Amino acid sequence: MKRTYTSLLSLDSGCVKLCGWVHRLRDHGGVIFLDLRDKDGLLQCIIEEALNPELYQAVRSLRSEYVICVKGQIRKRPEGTQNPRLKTGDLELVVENLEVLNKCETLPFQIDDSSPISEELRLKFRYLDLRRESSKNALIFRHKLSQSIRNFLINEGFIEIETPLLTRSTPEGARDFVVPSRLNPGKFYALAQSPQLFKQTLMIAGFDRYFQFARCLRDEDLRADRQPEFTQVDIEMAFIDEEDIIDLIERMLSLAFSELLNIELKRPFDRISYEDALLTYGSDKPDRRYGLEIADITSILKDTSLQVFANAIKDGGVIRALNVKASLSRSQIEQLIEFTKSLGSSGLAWLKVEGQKLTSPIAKFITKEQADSILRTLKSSDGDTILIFAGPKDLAIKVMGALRSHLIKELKLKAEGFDVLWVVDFPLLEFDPLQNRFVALHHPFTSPKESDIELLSSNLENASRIRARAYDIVLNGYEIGGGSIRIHRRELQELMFKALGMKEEEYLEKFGFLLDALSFGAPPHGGIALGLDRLCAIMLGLDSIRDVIAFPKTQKGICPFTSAPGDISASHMKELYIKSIAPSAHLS
RNA sequence: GGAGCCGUAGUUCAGCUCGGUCAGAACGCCGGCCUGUCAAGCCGGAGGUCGCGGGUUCAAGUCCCGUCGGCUCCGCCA
Repeated sequence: MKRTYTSLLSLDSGCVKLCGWVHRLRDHGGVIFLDLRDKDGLLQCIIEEALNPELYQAVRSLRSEYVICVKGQIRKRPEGTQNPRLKTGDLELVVENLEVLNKCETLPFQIDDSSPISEELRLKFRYLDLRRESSKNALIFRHKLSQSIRNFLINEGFIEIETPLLTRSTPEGARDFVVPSRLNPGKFYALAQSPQLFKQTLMIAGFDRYFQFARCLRDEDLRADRQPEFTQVDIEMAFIDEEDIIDLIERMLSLAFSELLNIELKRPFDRISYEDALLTYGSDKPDRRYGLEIADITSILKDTSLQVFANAIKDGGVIRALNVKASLSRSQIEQLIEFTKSLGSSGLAWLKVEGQKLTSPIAKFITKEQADSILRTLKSSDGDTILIFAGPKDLAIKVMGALRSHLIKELKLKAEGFDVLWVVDFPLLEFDPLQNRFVALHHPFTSPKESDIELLSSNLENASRIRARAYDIVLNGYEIGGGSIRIHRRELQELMFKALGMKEEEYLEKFGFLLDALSFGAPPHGGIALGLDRLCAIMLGLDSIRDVIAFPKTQKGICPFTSAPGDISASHMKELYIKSIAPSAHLS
């Protein structure tokens, strides 16, 4: 007899065979209820002593998570004993035959969602953890999300192509994981940080529309939303511009939200410039659901009599304000001021709105007109507390942004739903004082806006004003994707490398293959990469991408299941022409 | 590299602030009873090097120092 699944049963299933795990046993003496769990769900099986004493004894000796195969008749449960919480709650299986396929040791934790289990233990026994509804469902959701995206892209005419994981290390970007080459002593591969150059090459090869669910590897410190290996939905198109990519992704995500969550995202998605994002939210990946917008009130206070503000303006700085939309106590305000001081601020001014009046140590320095203007700009009402920073612009962004996130946490503000937006108009380059040179904000293959190219070719005096043809997509305060229109002409790419401080010799050595490819009829092209792990976690309302990865690593990069990374033998190392200089290196 | 929180039966936690009935609860596990439960119920039992090391003290789960591990964050990283 062919086995079936709990999800396929009905009143007229008749005699069936089911395989699975003993989820729970309820022994009433004379009758035992056994909940059988398979990949789809639970089914109550019943065994009566009076009907089959031998079978009854066999079932009595079963334990949690034994692997069994049962045969018997499906029947309707007696009136009043149905369980509406089970999909099979109207049915039960009268067991006629039991086969024990495997036993199970006493479990390190129970296979249910009734009590929390430490993540450390869950990951060590991941195969048990994944038997639990919530853990299993996260992976099933991820599968459905991947399928939705894959189907959409295939329908749009995209070709799925795999690219190498073993590639070469390139400057810029994250730290590489490195693999010694046995066949090339002393040489190393780098594991791909992303398929960036390969997908551009595919455009040059004429593939027009490419996608891939690409594994990416980066040797950087971990976070709740960062693992050393993760998955990108990698997309590239030729003969397109920003609007094509943006439209494609908006349709793709709308479909996924609709199919999986039954939520209709409002299209087109909002767009905000990088500069506005930094001003209004102090972040290039804002979560707008909390409000708490930052406002620039420099111009309102340009004639202020308050020395601190006047000095800030005189030194070319700004004055920015945040309406907390709550009445904070003096000690709360003091704590916030201390917090901002730890970020390099010299302090904060504050105003409280009480009965259409401002109460504050600085209130007497603010004219009626200034006060009205500030209250209007910050949409303030009675009981609000307004925090004000005056100082250099960069510090203002940092302090107000950190203050905003801090307040969201401290005031335990709750946000629901999904806030999706594009961040656009990124600068192409950013000056790095440590290296004393410009670095690419996105990556070195991002095209500058046509009108700004001349700023790149001149003496780089105004290089930080060059805007990039780049776009990020942000969901609930997480960057879930980013992309750009690429440089497709060799001359421009060389110009870019030079702007990044590379000598011709150097970029030819490291990127000669790309420059050559660009010189053989490279079409204009661009693309995007979406972080599948993040997208999936946010859609499920989970705090960590570890919950949507089957076998994630801990914060120290250790796999609790296999204990990787581990030692390798001396002979193994010799074969690879490498030596360890780690103090704890342990040769076996 | 830095900051914070956490580590006590198999599990989830209480006990730590004020050192001395502080080895405790619930669930799980083992045994028994029980014919309609479904997180079954009732009775009984086993189970802990309080992460590890050092110090203070007559006495440390509790105080101090160090260390290891997990998590969150900064730096780092699309």
